[in-house]
Amino acid sequence: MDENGDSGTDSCPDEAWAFDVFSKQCPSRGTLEHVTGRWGSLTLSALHEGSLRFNALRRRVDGVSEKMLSQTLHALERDGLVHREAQPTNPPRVDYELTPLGRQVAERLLALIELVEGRMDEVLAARGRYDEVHAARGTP
Amino acid sequence: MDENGDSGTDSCPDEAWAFDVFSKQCPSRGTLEHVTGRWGSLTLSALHEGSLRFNALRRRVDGVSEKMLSQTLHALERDGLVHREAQPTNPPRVDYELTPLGRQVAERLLALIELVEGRMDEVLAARGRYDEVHAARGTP
DNA sequence: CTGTATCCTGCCGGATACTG
DNA sequence: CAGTATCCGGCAGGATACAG
Repeated sequence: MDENGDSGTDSCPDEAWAFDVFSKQCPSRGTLEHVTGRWGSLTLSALHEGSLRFNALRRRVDGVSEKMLSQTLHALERDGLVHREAQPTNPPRVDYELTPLGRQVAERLLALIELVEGRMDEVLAARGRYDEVHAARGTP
Repeated sequence: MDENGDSGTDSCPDEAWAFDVFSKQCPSRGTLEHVTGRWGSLTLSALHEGSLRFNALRRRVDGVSEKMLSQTLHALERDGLVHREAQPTNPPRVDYELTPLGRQVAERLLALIELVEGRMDEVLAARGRYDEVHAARGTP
């Protein structure tokens, strides 16, 4: 197995410790990265609409490779956000769905995503302004 | 300048288009990645507590390098989430603060972060269970 | 269909040095 | 203090082949 994740290195220094994302070396940062990561966020969002099978998920999350989807799902399953339900039929069928905790996370994530999507016009406008100002290098 | 971001490649195919993060090639995904990225999320969160100067930010976001903080701030400024206020004094003083839109984004982000932090015990427990099951390779 | 194993490349991002 | 410039190693992640 690959398991190139952060497993192993992510333990708090010692003693009781607030799980503060701001401090390097604390596990909440790792989990946050799984959740907010490029594929993690999209996977959780897709799953919020209902349980999906591997390839359906792959189609829904445009651009993800088999490898990354598999890796992402393992990380999310390990963190207890996604539940994997395999049926030993032939051909095999595996469904992925959010756990209760995963659903809560996905809701917050969706709130964020919807905000960003809904304000993209502002973002694009800001970019236009920024680029115009900073393009003043070489065009006097 | 570096500008190794996604600038340039992120335009919608053509026509009117919902800014759907699920489709590759649409700019909302890029912005979402700036926001949720490893340093973007922490930077926005830090800035939500109030305006900060470069090195203060660097200290607050434990583990970030000068380069990445600079890069992150540029991306967020370009997207209109962060405002950069430079005072031409000596020594120079630059303050970074959230724009109104940035503040809204940061709020949603914080809701997510606080949820994750608050449930780390569950996550850690889930990990323990997962690892125990999957460690059943080589210990019969 | 649902994945895992392997190879390979690009770029992410850290360290360092320099500028205004 | 507030950054930019440059180098460069490591790993994220894509393509492909293969297994159950």
